Amino acid sequence: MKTLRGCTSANDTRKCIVEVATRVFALHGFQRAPLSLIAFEAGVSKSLILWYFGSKDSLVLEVAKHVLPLDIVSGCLGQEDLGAQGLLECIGSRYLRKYSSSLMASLLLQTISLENTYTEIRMLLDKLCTGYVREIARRVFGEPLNKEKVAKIRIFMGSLLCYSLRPIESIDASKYLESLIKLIMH
Amino acid sequence: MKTLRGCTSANDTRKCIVEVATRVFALHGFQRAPLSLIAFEAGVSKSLILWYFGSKDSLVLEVAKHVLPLDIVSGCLGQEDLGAQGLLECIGSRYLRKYSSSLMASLLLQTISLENTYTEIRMLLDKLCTGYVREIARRVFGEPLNKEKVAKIRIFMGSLLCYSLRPIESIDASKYLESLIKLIMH
Amino acid sequence: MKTLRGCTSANDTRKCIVEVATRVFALHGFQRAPLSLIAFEAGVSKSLILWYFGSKDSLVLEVAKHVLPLDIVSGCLGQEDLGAQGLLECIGSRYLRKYSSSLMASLLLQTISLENTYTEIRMLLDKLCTGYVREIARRVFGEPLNKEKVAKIRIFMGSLLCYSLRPIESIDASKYLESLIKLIMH
Amino acid sequence: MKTLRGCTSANDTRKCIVEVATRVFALHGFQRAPLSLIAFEAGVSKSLILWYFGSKDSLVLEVAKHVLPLDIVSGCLGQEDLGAQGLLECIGSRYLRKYSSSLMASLLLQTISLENTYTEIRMLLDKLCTGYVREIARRVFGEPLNKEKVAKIRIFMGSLLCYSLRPIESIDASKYLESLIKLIMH
DNA sequence: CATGAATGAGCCTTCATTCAT
DNA sequence: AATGAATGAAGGCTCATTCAT
Repeated sequence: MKTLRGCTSANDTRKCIVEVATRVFALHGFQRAPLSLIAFEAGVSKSLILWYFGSKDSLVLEVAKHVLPLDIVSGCLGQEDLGAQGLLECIGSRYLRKYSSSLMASLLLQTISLENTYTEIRMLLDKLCTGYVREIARRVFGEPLNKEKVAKIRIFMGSLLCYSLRPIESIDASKYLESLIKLIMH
Repeated sequence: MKTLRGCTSANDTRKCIVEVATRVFALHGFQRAPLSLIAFEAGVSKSLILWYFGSKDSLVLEVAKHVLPLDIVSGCLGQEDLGAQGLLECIGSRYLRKYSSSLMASLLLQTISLENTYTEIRMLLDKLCTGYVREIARRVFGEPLNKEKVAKIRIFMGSLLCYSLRPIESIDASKYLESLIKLIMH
Repeated sequence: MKTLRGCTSANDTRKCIVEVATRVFALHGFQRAPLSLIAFEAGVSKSLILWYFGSKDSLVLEVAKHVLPLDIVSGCLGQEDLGAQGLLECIGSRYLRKYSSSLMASLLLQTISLENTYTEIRMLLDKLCTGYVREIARRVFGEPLNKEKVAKIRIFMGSLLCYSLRPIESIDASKYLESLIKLIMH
Repeated sequence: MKTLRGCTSANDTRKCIVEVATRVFALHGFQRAPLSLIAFEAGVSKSLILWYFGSKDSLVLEVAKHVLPLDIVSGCLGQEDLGAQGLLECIGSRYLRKYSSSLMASLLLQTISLENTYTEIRMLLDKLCTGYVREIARRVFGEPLNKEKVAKIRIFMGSLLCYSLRPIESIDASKYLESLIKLIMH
């Protein structure tokens, strides 16, 4: 195998391409980033990327799926020993860490924009904004679920998104999260 | 002047183009929407669009600037007789109305994504997220300004964004806004 | 009439356009120079240029015709009191003066290139290189005309062209002309 | 590889494209000749041309460089056994042969016109008109170099150019060259 | 005379994709 | 698994030209 540039996982070409593509997509946008640039950055040929992924769309989709915070949310929900506040802390801290670089934040935004283009993205977002949000609400505020409880979790998620997109210089992530949770939990 | 299709302001070609472009960009994305499609939808020639705007980029920029909620925020800030809660209600209700259609919401998202491409968009977002947010915080919570107050307004804005992107079926906009303001004002 | 910029003959729009066009064509080339640029430089509208000349091609032709040295040659030939050397001096000095600016020299080159595009240019060049050259040869070397005499005049003309295109820094035009005439007249 | 039409070097796509482009440029002019025409004439796709050359400008430049007579001059200067007259005969005969077709002559003219557009062309012309001309002058007339010697070589080159552009029907190239050299060497 | 609005043809270029090796 | 060669579709943009006023 050729030496691949700028890859952490240097021994798996496929993973390496995804890794490089993520970076390039973040910098240039899914549409604007040509396969040739990704190929160049990864030190492979365009053809190889297509050999692995079949089409640019598939690559975009693969990257996009990794970008969404579904893994974080499902991961924290899986920790059944977490209390109400613990769950929010778990999600919040991992969320803010994942999108702490402006590259990842930009990519998140772009991925959400893709929901009109890729059905799969829309379904994932549905799962996140409806299914998971309701599950979090249940875990945090207890049964029975009502509108206000759901709204609060949405506010929680929205505030995380908004901070990731434009971190407030004078307030670091953990302080912000602390204020946010206090507000939500009242 | 030719009969222009699908235009409210049928007697001003330039405005009509912006109007149609806004719709087309929302549906297909800034990048994916070709000028030819906008031209077709507006019933004019591609050349005419370029004659008015010089380049596709300029048209994108013009549309993008109209999409951001700066007009709303500055408009409400201008109403000096509004109290703390009144100000938030003003901004919130207009915001949720502006982006009540999924088209406008999608466009807002895409516009934010453009901040790495167009300096002017970045500056407007800076103005919104720094300047205006601080001014709102001052008006709502009074001097002296501190981090927590700013954070709360950011939470307010982020929650509006998040709801616009994915309205909660069971909760209508006004109820959501009410809950949100209660939370913020505590 | 609008104030026309950069025109010597400010009171004749048509002449002014030709004047400005000559300059713009010299700088950018006949093909590359758009009518809009000429219009801008002349301070008139594109439409007006077309109103006067009918088409860009006609304007190009009009400028091109003025650029060729036919006027010089026929002018000097018209001075019947000139001797052999006097005739060459007349032609040579006016020629080198006309194309002393690199703009005019560049334009001359481009005009010659046009002979495959515009029949009229080809005919003018034919007239210059065949008719006039033979007439000069007759006046300079006397009857009967032979190949060598014609060749010498062609050498004379070619040398003038070549110097105009790339003046020799260390040799000024009059010195060059002097050497040239000495060579030709033997 | 596809069968390439109208190519001498049929087994080298890149060379074939240059060859066809040279012909097409000569007929239509660098500007007027669209890539699509060259592609059609060469029996390849436009895209392939761009794949090889990157841009039309690069192709133009590549063709233009081959058109200038630098190869001839440097080739003859390299033959150190040539005497004064032999050197001029070498350059003159090759020169007149290279541009014996009106296509090549036209292309030469156009290439010179490009010196305002492409720096590289200007540099090559500088090398030809200054460096090489002085070297020829030294070889032909011996040290020390003076203005008159340089001027004579310039006259020599200019006369070659002028004859190439418009061969004299009644005088064939070798006769013309003979007269020219006699004149120069006096 | 003079202009702005509007158009259409054409061109360079980008880019995803295919194919042979 | 990997690549270079080759293609075609599509898009943005330039620019001469036309038309109504």
